[in-house]
Amino acid sequence: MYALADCNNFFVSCERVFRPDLERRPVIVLSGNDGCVVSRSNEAKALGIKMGVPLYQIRTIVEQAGVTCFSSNFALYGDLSDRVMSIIRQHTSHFEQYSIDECFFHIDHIPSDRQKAYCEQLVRDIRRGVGIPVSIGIASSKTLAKVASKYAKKYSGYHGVCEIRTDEQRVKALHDFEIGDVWGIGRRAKAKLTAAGITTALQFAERSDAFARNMLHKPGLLIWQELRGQDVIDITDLPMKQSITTSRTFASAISDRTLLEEQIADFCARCARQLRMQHSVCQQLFVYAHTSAFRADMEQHYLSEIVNLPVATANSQELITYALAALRRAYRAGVQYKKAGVVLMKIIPENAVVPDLFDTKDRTKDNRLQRVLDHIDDRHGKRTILFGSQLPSSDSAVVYKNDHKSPLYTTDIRDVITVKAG
DNA sequence: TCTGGGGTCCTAGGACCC
DNA sequence: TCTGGGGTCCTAGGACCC
Repeated sequence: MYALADCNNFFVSCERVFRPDLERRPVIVLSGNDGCVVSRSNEAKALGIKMGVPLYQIRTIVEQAGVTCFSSNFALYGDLSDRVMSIIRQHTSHFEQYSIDECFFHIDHIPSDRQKAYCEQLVRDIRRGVGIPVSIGIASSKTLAKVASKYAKKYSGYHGVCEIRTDEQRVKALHDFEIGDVWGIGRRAKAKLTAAGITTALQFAERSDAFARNMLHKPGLLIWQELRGQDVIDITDLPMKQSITTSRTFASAISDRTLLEEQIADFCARCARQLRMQHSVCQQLFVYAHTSAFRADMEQHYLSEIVNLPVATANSQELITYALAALRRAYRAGVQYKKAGVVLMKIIPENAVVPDLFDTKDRTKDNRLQRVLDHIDDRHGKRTILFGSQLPSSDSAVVYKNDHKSPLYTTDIRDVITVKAG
């Protein structure tokens, strides 16, 4: 049996840990630049605030109902996520983290008639120990465990844990489950299935395997099997990321080349740091920037450059040099760039680098310097030391908007001191 | 006026090989 | 006019997830 633990309204719950006065009140967390809604409390959902909606479209509701807004604070969410996950990890032999707020784990070492009570205790432990409310679903496949966790979340009578153990329970659960809410069924697949007369998970599960495959190809067949109780979806997370991205939308568009260069250099350094943390190097670098896709009145422009690196590297300085050269080749003066990003691709383990016989760089020396820089950041906090090219010029404070950001309660002592002083 | 960020997997089609 | 068969690898785009 699989158990799936899912944190309820995770980002909002993180904010509430340090703001207990916001329990039972409408709260939302916003995306970058305070643009869209990315997490909602139950009270905010009840007000009709939809996932992903831009803030400016719900201003009236927010003001009239007194909804509390937060800018996203990923340092806080990541830290609380680690705490939740480490508690669960202690209770299982097999553990797979699926996202910042979800994980699958095995509970086979517990007798089946005690598994539900065991998970209920786990829910209470996490609530008391970290302060985050969690729902757990138990079933024989990951997809059914996801279904069960949604019931656990929806009905308080389950005390946070719902199990799909018998076929009778499975049929009942799927009968009341909308097809579009099934894990892996997105907008397109839902529309296709609805057109074929399928609106519930049970209707889909009771069609033939050929039907599932014809409609939705291989992923559809896997979902079909999982809904019938077979464990066929493997999510064993790759030890190494295959691509690493840093991208941002700017609060207002940038056309100044220097300003754009600062951003690209900074994205590059962030990506490279992640690359080094997983002990890998990349062979390809992708840089892009484009105008706002929402501005139908403006001419669209999309700048993109791929750089194939002569020798695979994770060195920030080297990657920044290539990225900025690429940007300068593709940059067009006068264009209003609203979003930009850097992607590192063709990632391989750092011990698999093929050296270049005619290499002119002293890589041993470069890497030694890089390690010193990383060490300084490890010891004194992220972004203690930066490259000059990342250094923001005086007017770049306006590039991003984060008016409602909570303090870094758990990860930065300076922030906590600020809170106390405040 | 204001619209997020970071990933993975699958498939079809083209290039290329013998 | 008529022009094989079978395979792999790579890539772009689509779809989906949180």
